[in-house]
Amino acid sequence: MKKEAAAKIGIKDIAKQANVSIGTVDRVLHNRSEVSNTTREQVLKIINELGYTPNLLAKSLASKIKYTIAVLIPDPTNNTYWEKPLEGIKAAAREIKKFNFEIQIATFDYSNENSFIEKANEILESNPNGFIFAPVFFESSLKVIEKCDQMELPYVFFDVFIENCKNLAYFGQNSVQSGYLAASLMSYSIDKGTNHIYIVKPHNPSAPVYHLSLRENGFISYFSQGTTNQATIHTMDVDVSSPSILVESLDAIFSSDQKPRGIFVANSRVHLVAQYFEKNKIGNVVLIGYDLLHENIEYLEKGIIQFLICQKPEEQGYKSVFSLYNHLFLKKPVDKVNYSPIDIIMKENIEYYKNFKI
Amino acid sequence: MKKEAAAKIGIKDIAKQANVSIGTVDRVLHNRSEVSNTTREQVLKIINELGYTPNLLAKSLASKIKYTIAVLIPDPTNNTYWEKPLEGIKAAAREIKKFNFEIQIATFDYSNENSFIEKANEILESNPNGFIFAPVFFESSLKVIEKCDQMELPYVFFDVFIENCKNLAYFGQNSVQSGYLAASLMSYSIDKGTNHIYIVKPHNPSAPVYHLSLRENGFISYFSQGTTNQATIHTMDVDVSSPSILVESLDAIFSSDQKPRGIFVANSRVHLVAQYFEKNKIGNVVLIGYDLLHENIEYLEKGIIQFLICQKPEEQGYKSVFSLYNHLFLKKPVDKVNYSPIDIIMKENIEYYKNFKI
DNA sequence: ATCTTTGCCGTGTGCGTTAACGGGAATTAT
DNA sequence: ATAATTCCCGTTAACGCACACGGCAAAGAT
Repeated sequence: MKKEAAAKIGIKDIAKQANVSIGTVDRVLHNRSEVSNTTREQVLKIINELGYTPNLLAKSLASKIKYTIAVLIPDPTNNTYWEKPLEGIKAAAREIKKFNFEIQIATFDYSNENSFIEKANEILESNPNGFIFAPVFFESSLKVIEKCDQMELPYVFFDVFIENCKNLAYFGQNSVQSGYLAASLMSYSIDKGTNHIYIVKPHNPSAPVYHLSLRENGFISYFSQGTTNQATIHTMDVDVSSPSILVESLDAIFSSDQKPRGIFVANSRVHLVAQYFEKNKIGNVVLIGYDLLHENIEYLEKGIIQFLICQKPEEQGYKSVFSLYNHLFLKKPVDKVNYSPIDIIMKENIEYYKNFKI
Repeated sequence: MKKEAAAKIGIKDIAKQANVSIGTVDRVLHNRSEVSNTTREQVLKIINELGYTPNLLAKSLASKIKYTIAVLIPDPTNNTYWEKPLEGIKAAAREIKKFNFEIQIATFDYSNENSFIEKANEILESNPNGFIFAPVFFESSLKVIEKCDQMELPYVFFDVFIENCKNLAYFGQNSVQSGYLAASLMSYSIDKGTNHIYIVKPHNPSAPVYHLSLRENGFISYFSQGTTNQATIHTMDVDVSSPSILVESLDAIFSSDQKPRGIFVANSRVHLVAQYFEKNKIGNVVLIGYDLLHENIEYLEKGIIQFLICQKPEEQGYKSVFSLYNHLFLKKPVDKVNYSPIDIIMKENIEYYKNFKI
């Protein structure tokens, strides 16, 4: 392996060196047939010696092969959180469009496993070159994964990680650790005396709750391993399909003798609790939740929410697409597990996290 | 302005539409002369109607113009922080090399204004197409800026912002706000009683201290606007060119009757204070500082430093280069002021900030 | 009226690759 | 021995754009 030459060497340089035509060089580069073994090896040797790297511009200008990347994530209309990854995905799409990449986006209903299955099957039938999806339904996802493996279709897990798979990559956050971090923040924020802390897990019936449990586990594990705080942790599972249930549950604990000193909401619905706080003029209770929805931002700025745990979903979407670009086009190896940073957002630094810029 | 056509339209499509040759179209696209006004307008009209956008691949394949971007930042050997922006700058360089971009990196001595002046002049004489630099020396920078304006050379401020300039962009952090945020974290971490809090400003003689003061101001302003804490803030200017001075200063305050409850170090030298803590077995003092140097990471993981305020310098470097790419090559407008997020790093989330990945 | 200049414009080549096409030599079939 | 294959390999036309070159008309010069 030499250092790269002064003048960028191209396909015709190695053709000249090897005493063959550029057609032959092209054939060995794409290891097609119709080349004798001796000349093939000779050409390969020279390619190595000269350290040839293809000119990607000329490559995708001349090539007529198109790459299609399919994306399948939950419908943003039901949960605006999912708009964010889409932004990043679209931004990436704009950037690699020049290299003949096209992104096809599909969504499914988060509380309807069948919609996931149907959309996934549609996508697989369209024979894309890469597949990014959020495997929130475990069993159904396993079937999809199996098909992908059969088709040798590279797939990227988004947001949810399933172990022991041949996925090209995973982009998401370490949920357990994020709960653990939230607990640390909670511990900093409350005084050292005896406290009651509540974990709120808002969810819809028939929708997966995997994330919620992981975050809960992380939160609990922090306090269970002996901190300076003497806190009692309570867990509240709340069906948010009808709004009244949450209110009633909160009414109950606030009128009990185990009044909360802090509440950790394990997903982006923290604004519902904040709304309750505002309406009932509850102060002095530490409120920690997830994600930069505009509703949450509003309550963070008002001082009702103290901390938001975030994960730059736009960037995750962006990077997911680029992992497939790296794999398919640049033939570069990509990292299999990509945890995004666990961002801590407060009133004082929210300003610089608001807008997504790539 | 129509929507973009189904099949990507090119230069020859508009030539056909306008009943001219591609040569003529090319002339109006690069608004060269040798085109009559009537046909020029006609072609422009059709370009607009068809929503033509040039194929960037073919463009930079055919064009032989090279772009050179010059970078001038402090020498990383004296302060390893400056390795980070370089990483991002180099990553960006690799990506846009295909488009005939070359990055030339120069460094100067942070405590030697003359070295800055000399290097800057060298760069300006080499006539680059874009210039990224850290204007840490105010007066000298003004002169550089003036020359840039004369040469109509687009320049990007890095890390330090100078107002009322025609700079293309600025990438950095809001220093005042970061100090303000640090104060908020400090306030969360200490108890509500009467406390003594120290601001440590480590610096070398003859090196600029602008950042330090801004961060200090932000920190002080938080406590001065009536929080629940009754804290007394002390400021310590420390010359770190000889190591003993810091130790003596810390000895002094820890043996005084105004023992610190928290220390805010206004730059990345926080590890020096942490080292002192470790050696003297000081616990229960909240320590907040800046930047993800590996020394700081070590003490954060040990629990000696509680919070590090960070700004992803790699990303800043990366984006600085891309701002010039957008301006020079894509002719896209770029945002003039780009504050990076003020990241809060603790023991619990350091893991996911350690490695820079682009 | 002829020659030169100027203004405008079309043609052609090249950028580095891809991939279809075709052709010569060696091998096999008839 | 001739024809048909097969195996290799070279040639060439795109891909979309940049740019040098040359050419044709109208306007001006002699």
